[in-house]
Amino acid sequence: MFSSYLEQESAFKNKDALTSQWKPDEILHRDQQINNLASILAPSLKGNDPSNVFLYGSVGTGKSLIVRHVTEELKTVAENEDVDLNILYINCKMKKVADTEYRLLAKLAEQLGEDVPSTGLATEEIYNRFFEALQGMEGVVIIALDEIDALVKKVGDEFLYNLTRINDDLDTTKVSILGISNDLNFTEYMDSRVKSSLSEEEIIFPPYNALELREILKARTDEAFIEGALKDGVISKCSALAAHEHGDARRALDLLRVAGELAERGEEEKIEKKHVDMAQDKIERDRVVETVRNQPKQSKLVLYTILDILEEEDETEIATGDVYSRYKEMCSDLDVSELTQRRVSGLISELDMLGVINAKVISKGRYGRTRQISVDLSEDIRDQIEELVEEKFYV
DNA sequence: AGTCCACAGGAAGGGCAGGCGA
DNA sequence: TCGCCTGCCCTTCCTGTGGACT
Repeated sequence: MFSSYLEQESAFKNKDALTSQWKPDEILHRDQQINNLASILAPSLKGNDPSNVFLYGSVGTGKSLIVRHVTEELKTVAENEDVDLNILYINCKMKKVADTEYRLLAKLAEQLGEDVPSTGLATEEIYNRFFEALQGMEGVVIIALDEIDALVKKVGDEFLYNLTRINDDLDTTKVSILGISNDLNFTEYMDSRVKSSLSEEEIIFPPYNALELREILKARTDEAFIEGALKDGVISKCSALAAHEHGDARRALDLLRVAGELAERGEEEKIEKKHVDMAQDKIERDRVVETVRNQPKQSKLVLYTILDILEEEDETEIATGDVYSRYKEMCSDLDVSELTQRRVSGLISELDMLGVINAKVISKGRYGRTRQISVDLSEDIRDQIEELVEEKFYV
C-alpha cells in the first residue's frame, strides 16, 4: 500500500519552512519596521519603560514574525546584560484561549506563573492576581497582544484602559503594551483616552508587492524543497496570486506548500503551475468546509436551509423572511427546537462575516428592508456542506 | 410629504454548564 | 453543599431605516 509512497523521492526537504511559524534566518523587506520596533523597545534594557507601541498591517504582512524576532533578540541581550525583562505574548483571537477579558487576564497571569482556573472566578479576582504577580517582579514587562482588534471589537476597550493605567499602581515593575492589529482603522473603535496612551508609537506594515513576495518565497523554497523541484513560473504564480490577496505572505506560503503536497500525492516529479491552481481551490474549499464544521448546529441548519432554497427555487438571491419560514418548516420536520427570527437573523449575519455566504442589506421600498442572501460556492463545496449537515441531523 | 413594509440590529436579561472558594 | 462568577446561546423588547407607493 505504501511502497510507492516510500519509493517516491519527496520534493520537500523541510516542509516547516513553508509555515508561518517558521523563523527564517533573514527577514526580507522589513528592515525599517525591525529597526523601528527595536529602537522603541530598547529603553527596556536600561530598566526604563518603553513607549506603548501599535503595529498595523493586514494579515500576512509579517507583524507577528517581527514581534517574535525583535522580542527574542531583546530577551537574549537582556539575559546577557543581566537585566530584568519579561515578555508576554498572547494571541487574542485564539478561540477559547484569550477571546474575553477574563481569559486574557487569566492567560497573562498564567504566563507570569500564577495558577488560575479557566473559569469560575470573578474578573476582578483575576485582575488582582495578575496585578499581584506583576507587583512581585522587577524590571520591564512587555505585553504583546496579537490580533488585539478582534478582542476590542468583541468586548470593548475597557480592559485596555485598565492595562494602560496599571503602571500608576506598580512600584517596582513597568508595563508596556505592544498591540498588533490587522485592522488599520482599528483605533476608531477606541475611546480617545485609550487611543492616546496606547498609540504613543505606531508602526505600519504595508502589504508586500508581488516582487517582494517572490523574493520571500524564493528564500523559503531553497530551504523547503530539494533542488529543481519547482518548474519555472511556479513561484511567480504564487506571489502574483497572493499579491492579489492584499500581499499576504502567509497565503503565498500556503499556496506553495499545498501545491507541493498535491504534486507529491499525484506522484509527479515536479511542481507545476497547475498544482498552484489546484492548491488555490483546495485552500478555499478547506477553509469554508472547516468553518462550517465548527459552527453550532443551528447555524448549520440555517445554512442548509439557504442552500436548499437556492437550489430548489433556482434563484440566486433570497431574503431573510423566506429563509426563516423555510427554516421553521425544517425544524418541525426534523424535530429540532426553533429559534426566533432575531436569532436566525444574527446567525445569517455571522455566516456572512465568516465569508460562507454573501448577504447585503437592501431596501425594497414599499416592500420593506431585508438582507439579500446569495451563495458563491462551488458545487463541490455545497455538496460537502450538505453532507455535513445531513450527517448531523438525519443519523 | 408622508406612510409603511420587513426586516436590521442594539440592549438587557434569562437560563444553563463549568468551575471556584468556603 | 451553597453561593457566586463567567461564558455562551438565546429571547424579548425595542428603535431605526431606504425607498416604493399613495
